[in-house]
Amino acid sequence: MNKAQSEHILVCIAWPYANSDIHQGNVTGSHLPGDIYARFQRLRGNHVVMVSGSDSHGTPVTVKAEELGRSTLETYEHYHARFLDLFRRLGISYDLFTSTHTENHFRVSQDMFLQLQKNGYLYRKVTPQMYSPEAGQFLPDRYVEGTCPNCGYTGARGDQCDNCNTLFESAAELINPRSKRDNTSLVLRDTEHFFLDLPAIAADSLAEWIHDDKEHWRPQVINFARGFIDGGLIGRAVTRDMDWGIPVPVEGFDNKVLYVWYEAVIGYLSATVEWASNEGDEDAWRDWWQNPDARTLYFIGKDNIPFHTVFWPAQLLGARGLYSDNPHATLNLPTDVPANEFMNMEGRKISGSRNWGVWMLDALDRYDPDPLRYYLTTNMPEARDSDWSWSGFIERNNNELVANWGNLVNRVLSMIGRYFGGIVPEPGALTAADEALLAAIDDGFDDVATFYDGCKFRAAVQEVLRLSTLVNQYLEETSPWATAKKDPAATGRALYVALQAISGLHVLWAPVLPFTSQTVRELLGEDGPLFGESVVRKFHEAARGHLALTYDGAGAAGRWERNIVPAGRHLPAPRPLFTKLEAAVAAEEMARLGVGQ
RNA sequence: UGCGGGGUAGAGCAGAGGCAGCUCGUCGGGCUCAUAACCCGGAGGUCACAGGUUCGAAUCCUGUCCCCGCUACCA
Repeated sequence: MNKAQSEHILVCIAWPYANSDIHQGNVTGSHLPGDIYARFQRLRGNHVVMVSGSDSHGTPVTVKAEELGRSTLETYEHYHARFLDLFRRLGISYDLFTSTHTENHFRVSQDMFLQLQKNGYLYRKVTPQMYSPEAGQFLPDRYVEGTCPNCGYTGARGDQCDNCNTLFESAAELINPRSKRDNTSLVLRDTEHFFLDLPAIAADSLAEWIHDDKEHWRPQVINFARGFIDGGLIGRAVTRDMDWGIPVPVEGFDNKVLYVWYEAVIGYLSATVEWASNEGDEDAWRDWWQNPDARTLYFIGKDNIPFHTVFWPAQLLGARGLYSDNPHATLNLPTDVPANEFMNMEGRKISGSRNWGVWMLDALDRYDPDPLRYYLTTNMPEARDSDWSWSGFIERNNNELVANWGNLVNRVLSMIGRYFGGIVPEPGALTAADEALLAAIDDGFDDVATFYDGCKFRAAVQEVLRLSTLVNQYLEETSPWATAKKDPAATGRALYVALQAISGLHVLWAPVLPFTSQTVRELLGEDGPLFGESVVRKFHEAARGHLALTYDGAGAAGRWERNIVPAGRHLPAPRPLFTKLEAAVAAEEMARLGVGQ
């Protein structure tokens, strides 16, 4: 709208583990809200960079590799490639979706480590950890099993006993600890690690930051973060005994890597740095990380709140001076962390191991991206857990997309085709009702913008749908089909006004429905695409290469405004935007899940 | 155990002291341009439960129950 004041906005989206395919909960929780927000801001003329990537390190990936009988690298590359394919097809328009297994990310993670060390926020500590003599390696607590010292249950996990719910501070409390992997006995062995001095960072800056100007944060996010920090932090290990990951840039730590929780979040920074490099402007990332007016938003699920509201800000604050001549300069902290709750499926928790979920890449083989995006937006778990149901998907598609919006476009364009040979009619002088309708649509550009800008995407959709209904009501009142013979001027005027309303509406829908809004744009005879293009590219570094999803916004012509479709323009033949789904589809999908009916 | 969020018509949600609202479904009517789509009207709720404050409570207070996440070696 106000291009003179266009802002720099960094859209950060949680990094998915490259150990399984992405389901609808992942999409509605982080990728989709981030994409809607990014597209909206691009339409407004803001400078958006939207980043994420595959989290390629960590135990979950190595465990999956063992299951598959592949190397860890192959496993990460397999899922990473599928992520890229999914996001491109679903229209998740990442400026860069890369991975943590790049040389660039290694370097940035190590740089931040060294800066934290330089600033005195890292300390070494020797602790006893579970070690498997059989496998010759340390094991994380979750892969340790033993007898519960409290109730005697022999299947207690390293962190908790499932029988009596006792929580253990360490797996060392277990009697007879053994490896979950090969059932061999484990012993305690001392190992030295670096710890992040969270209490010191909290005292120096973090506690003050979390209490400053956070009233726009969602209550579940800010209350949790404040409680967490005020409750007292303890030091947290940033290295671990493992061979898959980023080497610790310190002598004598040869068999250790940076802990995944520590390095994965650094991806937001390193991906922006990589993006700048890809764009051919090495310093461009600074406009988002060192510019005090830039906004940085983190779209994540609720399980991720502590990492993005406590640990990551602590890392940024602790690494002050990083990539700056000013030793006190801090990279930009989160402006907002609009975390979502969880989406269930047909009343039960989504579960990969029990095949209970909608695997999005699979779903795209049967459904168009916009109906999936639409249903996930209307059911986005913004304030509480929500539920995906196949019957709900079908109802929303048929009753709202097809019947309300798709039908509106189709009926108006069909009438212009039928009564005016596809040429936009001359309106003549507009009536008060005409002006009122267009004013309502124009108001929508403010009202809906407020919803998108505030990450209230469900409310945004509801408001646009209401405006769409308004146009249907207008058609009912003006009944252009009834006046066609005796008063063609009235018919022309009504269709002209309805067409201008559609011209506005398709932009209001565009962040949620980018594909069909593009179709509408073409049906209105507009040149140039609303948005840029997502492209998978291969990048090469010194010793290795990686695939990434990128966004080419050069040709994007969409603007957050109601563009006037001029009288006299010849419109192309209309075609339906959406396909009605049979009720039987729900049963088919349930059968796919193994639910008989 | 502790911390945080949530429990409002059949479904999904909004409302945060003053007649309980929205979308979808449902029932009845209208229209026929449109993918049997569109428009109008009706029915449907002890606002989780129990106390309390108030002239008045979904809304504020107290207690209880239920769901979800976190509880720090799964981001």
